[in-house]
Amino acid sequence: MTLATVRGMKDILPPESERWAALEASFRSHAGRYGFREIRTPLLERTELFARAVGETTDIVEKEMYTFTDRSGESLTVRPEGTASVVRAFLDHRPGAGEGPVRLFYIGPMFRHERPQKGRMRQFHQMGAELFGTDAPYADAETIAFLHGFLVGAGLRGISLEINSLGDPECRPAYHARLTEYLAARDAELCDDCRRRRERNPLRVLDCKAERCVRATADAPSILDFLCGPCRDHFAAVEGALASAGVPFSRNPRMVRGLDYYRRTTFEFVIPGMGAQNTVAAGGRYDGLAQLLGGKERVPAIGFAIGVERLLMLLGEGGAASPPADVFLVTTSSALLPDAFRRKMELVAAGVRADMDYEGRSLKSQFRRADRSGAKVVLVLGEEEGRRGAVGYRDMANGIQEEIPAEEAMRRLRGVPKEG
RNA sequence: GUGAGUGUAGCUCAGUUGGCAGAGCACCAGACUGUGGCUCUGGCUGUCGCGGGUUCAACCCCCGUCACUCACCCCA
Repeated sequence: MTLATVRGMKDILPPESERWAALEASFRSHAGRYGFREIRTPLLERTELFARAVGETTDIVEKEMYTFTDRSGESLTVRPEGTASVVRAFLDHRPGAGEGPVRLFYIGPMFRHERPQKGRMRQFHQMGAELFGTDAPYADAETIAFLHGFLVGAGLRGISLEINSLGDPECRPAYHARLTEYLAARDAELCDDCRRRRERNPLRVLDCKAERCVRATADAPSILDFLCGPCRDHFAAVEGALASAGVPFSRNPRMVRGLDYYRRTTFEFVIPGMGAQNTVAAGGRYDGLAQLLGGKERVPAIGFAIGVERLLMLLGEGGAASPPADVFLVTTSSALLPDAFRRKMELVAAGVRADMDYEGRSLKSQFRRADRSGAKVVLVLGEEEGRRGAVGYRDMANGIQEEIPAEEAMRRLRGVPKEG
């Protein structure tokens, strides 16, 4: 192979590209029902945006970003996630200012320099949504219900929704301190990785799959016991609203998210038994992010992102075969190719999916191609018929071929139901 | 970043103790006249990932390298 895609990047070919398009169309439709409108932000942002939003000490920022210095000496980064850009754009433009909550969704590629494996690419794609301007628990529930409805509608089965609250700056420090203390006392029982991350990110220890860590942290303090009054009320209200929205969920007080900006509600849709990449979609509330990025006032917000590759992987193959042609034109001699070409152009212009062979192959070969194209009708342009101003009109399903005036055939074909 | 596995025709893959690179599918052409599917006959296609080494001889053994896949880490 002389040239290939860059590592971790993939071409998306038909018919797979058609499955992508169908999924995106479905997402747009669901989003529209909930009042979310599309936003398209640049793939490139100042490095500082992601460093501040995602968190300086996260793996994403520390070692996974595609960062480079452009010709003017500025450090730019190809986006590793969507929320930071959307928040930045929201603060820049204030769409819908003064009109209540703002709902935005996006679809597009993200880039992280990781080792590729199943369900994880360097260029991967997310469909996400962000709801700005309210910290009402109903906003959390609505956002999650939207996501749930979309996933179920897409045909995903066996998903489970896990939710948690990470508290806020009022109550999280106390829990953090308590957990750190708890883990310090059990240092010897933890795996090597966890001993390392105990100091830096103690929450992550709770998420460790190593058996010894699961055992060691079995009775670890739960964040939910440390929530302050407002956070506790919020979480309870979210649970209530989810229940009334008919969205099943379970609490997972050990759930950890990979980005620093989350607070209060976090959630994940997971598929049991999918291995390490079992999270299909995830999100949470990020009430402090706008201010962290320099916004003047507090903008409460909640959002999620769906991993498109993972979702498609879970949905499996099938569906979306390439659409068959409506009609295939054949000629008995290459002298008739100009006539056939003219008619094909005329049919396509009229919205008919018409195809033909340009290579002057044998009639038999043209029919073989017609058959493979899936065409329902073959139009035979023959010398004999031509002398009578007629064409052969063959129904490929039953093999019945009749000779009819050329214009009559064209009229019939134009009557074929159009797409869209 | 760490570890393991795999790279052979357009695709899926065989290839024995080292001895002239194969199959199926696909594709092309035929099987009395100008007609598809089924069947039959014939035909085309290779940098055996790349670079070294061992050998009379390497797809096969050795070293290196790249790519892909899977797992770890982390994440959607």
